[in-house]
Amino acid sequence: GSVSDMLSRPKPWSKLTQKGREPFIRMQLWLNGELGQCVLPAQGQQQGQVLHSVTSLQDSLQQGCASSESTPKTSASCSPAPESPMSSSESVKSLTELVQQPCPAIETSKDGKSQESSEPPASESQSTTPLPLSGHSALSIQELVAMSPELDTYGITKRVKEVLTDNNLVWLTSLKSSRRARKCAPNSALGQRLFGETILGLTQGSVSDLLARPKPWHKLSLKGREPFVRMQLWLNDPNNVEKLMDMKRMEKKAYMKRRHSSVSDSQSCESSSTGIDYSQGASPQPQHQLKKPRVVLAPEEKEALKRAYQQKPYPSPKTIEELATQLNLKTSTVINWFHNYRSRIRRELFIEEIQAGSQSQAGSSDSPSARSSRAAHSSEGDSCDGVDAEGPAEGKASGPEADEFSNATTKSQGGSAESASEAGEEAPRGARSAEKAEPFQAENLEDTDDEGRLRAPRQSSPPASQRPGEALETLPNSATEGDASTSAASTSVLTGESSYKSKESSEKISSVPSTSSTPAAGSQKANSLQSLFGFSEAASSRNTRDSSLRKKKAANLNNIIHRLEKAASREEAVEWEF
DNA sequence: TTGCAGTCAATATC
DNA sequence: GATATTGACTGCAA
Repeated sequence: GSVSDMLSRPKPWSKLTQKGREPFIRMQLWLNGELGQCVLPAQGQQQGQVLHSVTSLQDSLQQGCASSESTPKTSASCSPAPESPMSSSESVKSLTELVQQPCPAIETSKDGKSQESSEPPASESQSTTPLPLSGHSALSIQELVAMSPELDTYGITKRVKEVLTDNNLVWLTSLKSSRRARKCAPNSALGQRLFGETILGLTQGSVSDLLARPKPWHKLSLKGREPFVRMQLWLNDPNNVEKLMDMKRMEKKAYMKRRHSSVSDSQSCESSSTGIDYSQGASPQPQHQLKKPRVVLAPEEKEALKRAYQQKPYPSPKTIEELATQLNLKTSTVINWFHNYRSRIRRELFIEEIQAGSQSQAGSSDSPSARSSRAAHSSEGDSCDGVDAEGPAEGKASGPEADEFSNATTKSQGGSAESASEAGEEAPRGARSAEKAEPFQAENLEDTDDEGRLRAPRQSSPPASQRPGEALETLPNSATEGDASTSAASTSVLTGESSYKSKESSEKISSVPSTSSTPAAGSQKANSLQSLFGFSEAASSRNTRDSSLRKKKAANLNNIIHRLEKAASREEAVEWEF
């Protein structure tokens, strides 16, 4: 509805709000990106407005860049704004450069409002200052994000981690196993907290999550892209590490000062100007009492919830009630748990896809993010059946729902390799890791064909003591679910396709750019061969995460089924026959 | 109302 | 002490 309205009755740029301008910038970028390096569109009124909007922003960007003190003027994007309107391709080029070249930092407060700041926070008192800045015209991060070209989120996080580790700034997961590495970076660790608070305006936990599980660009909302744009800008900053070090020094200094003052002036210390009070604790405050204690679910509770999730990823309120009662939890806790679990499973799957993609694409210049993005692009236009003008037949789609729908649809149609990969991956590895018997098991999935089949080779031995799933057994299980899942999951499982064959083939297929035909057929073939003959090696190397991956995939299948059911209830039945 | 994305912040783990 | 995990929350959209 909004699109129709926008296309038929576009407002002039000047009358658009910040938010209202975003779609036009996106359209312009899309036009430029999708239709190739087209020249300036015909001077139609609407296009002219759009172009004008882009060039206006471009101008402001360049002016801001040109006035930046801290940025070397080496980038073409930092040249003065052109007198004449740029071509659209130039616009995009400059936008790309803006993010990829050293650029002025952006100040944004935590609530998202852009701020003007003339200097990096000189005050040592604030530990949560969002971003260091140099003086330049105000440009909101939202604008920059909206105009940003596609970024390789996985690559960005990888590079951030590299930069931090190279400079002993942070001790990362990859180094966890090495105690020596840990010792190598004593006291110098700035870490995720400082990086997050200083550069991204996020807390440590969020940074950890982002770095460990970056979503592909095309699956991020505008807000979700912000941290990646910030990271990219930070990476482009030649003084990034120094600035962070400075921040750390200042923080340390401030901490020492606070500590000193609290020691010498222990009674009167109210921490009025120091922000976080590290010496707190002796003075009980009413706020502390108001704080709700954090709920920590017991392992058996989690397992019960997982089992319930396996059966119904979207439980009804009644089911939630039952679960909550049975587990002696609050209803909201159960609801939250399901929300979080669904969300995190999706993210895990993104990562799996990306990593599988980068493994199978080793040596390729194509970034995982770019690949998945292409996949999305090709399928976003109702091409989930594999009919794509660009060539690659893909089962992927943009967004979790689209992804799942797409997969399920293609499965139901006996379609792409991606669909086979989803289910096909389960069988052989499920058998391999049967001894690891996950708590959620087929015992409660007997009425769920896909799960039952997927886990058929496994020996389920869940604790018999507590079986909250039993309550769920009485829940109405839709026939559609079973039918759909049978069709969906069994396709590749029953044909006995190698998981890696299907998975990697699908990756390969989805990742082959239509223009670079050279390695396509060959690498596909090689991939298939590799998956056929190199399976055991690959399997053993990935054995450790089989269990969780299997769980996630299976859960995802249920997720798909649920969505299909919902969709089926809205659409004509014939559309959803399997 | 429901589901999701993004995030915080408490807690667990290393 | 740094990082990872995770329950809870907010805001948005359908």
